[in-house]
Amino acid sequence: MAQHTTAPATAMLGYRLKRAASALRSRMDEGLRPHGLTVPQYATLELLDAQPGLSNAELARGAFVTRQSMNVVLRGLADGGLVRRAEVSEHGRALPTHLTDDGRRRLEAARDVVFALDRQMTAAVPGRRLADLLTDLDAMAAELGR
Amino acid sequence: MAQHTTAPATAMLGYRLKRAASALRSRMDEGLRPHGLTVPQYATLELLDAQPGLSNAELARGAFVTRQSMNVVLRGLADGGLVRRAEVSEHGRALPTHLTDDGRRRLEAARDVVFALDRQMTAAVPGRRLADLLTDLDAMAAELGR
DNA sequence: TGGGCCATGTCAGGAGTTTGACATACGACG
DNA sequence: CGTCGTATGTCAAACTCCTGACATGGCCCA
Repeated sequence: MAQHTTAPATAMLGYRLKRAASALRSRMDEGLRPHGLTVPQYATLELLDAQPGLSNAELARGAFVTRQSMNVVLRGLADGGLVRRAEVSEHGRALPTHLTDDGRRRLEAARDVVFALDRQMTAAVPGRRLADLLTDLDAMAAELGR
Repeated sequence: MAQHTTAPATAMLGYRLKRAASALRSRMDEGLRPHGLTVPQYATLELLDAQPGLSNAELARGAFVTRQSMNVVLRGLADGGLVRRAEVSEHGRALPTHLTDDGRRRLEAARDVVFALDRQMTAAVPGRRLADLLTDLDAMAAELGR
């Protein structure tokens, strides 16, 4: 046997990462429900606000879901009149998507909830360590690849 | 309008957290598939190994899913002969669950893959900052509640 | 003793997400 | 010019997970 008992899985970085992410996800679900938005839908609106004209595949990568899932998300947003997809492709098969005025309004309302959560979460870490924390999270993601 | 443009949502802590967690999840899915385990199933085995006799509800909290989802997970593990649930309750309605020998063997095999991922991810952050990183992740989770 | 309260296990239904597959469109290269 | 490789959009099917709801069992306290 090993001379020292192995650290329990709940002590490992992956578990702690998952716990924090899970807590945030729960709170976002709660906060976004009154706005009629799911987390992927909100993420999509946010991405389109920052980079109008993104394609389905690009949005999927940005929201960390598959192209198929994003296709469903976009269909829902388009049915609700929050986004508008081009019918014809300008380049390749990619169909650029844009926010509608309704979409922008809905995003701004939902943003208050989400940003408040992010501020609350950010406040839990000492300010002097925030930059390092962001750096390390990015390094972890990069190390594990896309 | 605001005098300065607001930071894009992709620059916020929540997004970086999600990206890291999503990357880890993808890699765990890939690594566990050959072992015939899903991430929640693996997490459940790991929890039961550390704390034999946990109930369905306790496992659900530990694996960050609902009781209903954990119920399905346990059913799958029990059908595969990896865990064994008590038929009668010792205290309240809670039904203690234990690993079988097969379950322990399967866990140990899968553990190699998961631990390797955790080590790889951990190696991406400077050793002197690891303790702070864990502290901050825990503080974020605690601040957002359960 | 009895009622209010909370936790647990479970059923039913639906929503979201993924894997697998296929057709189309562009670019690089021989 | 033709072909391979890559990227995109979409369909189909299965799986996973969640919300909502209900019944049961223990605990606290009047």
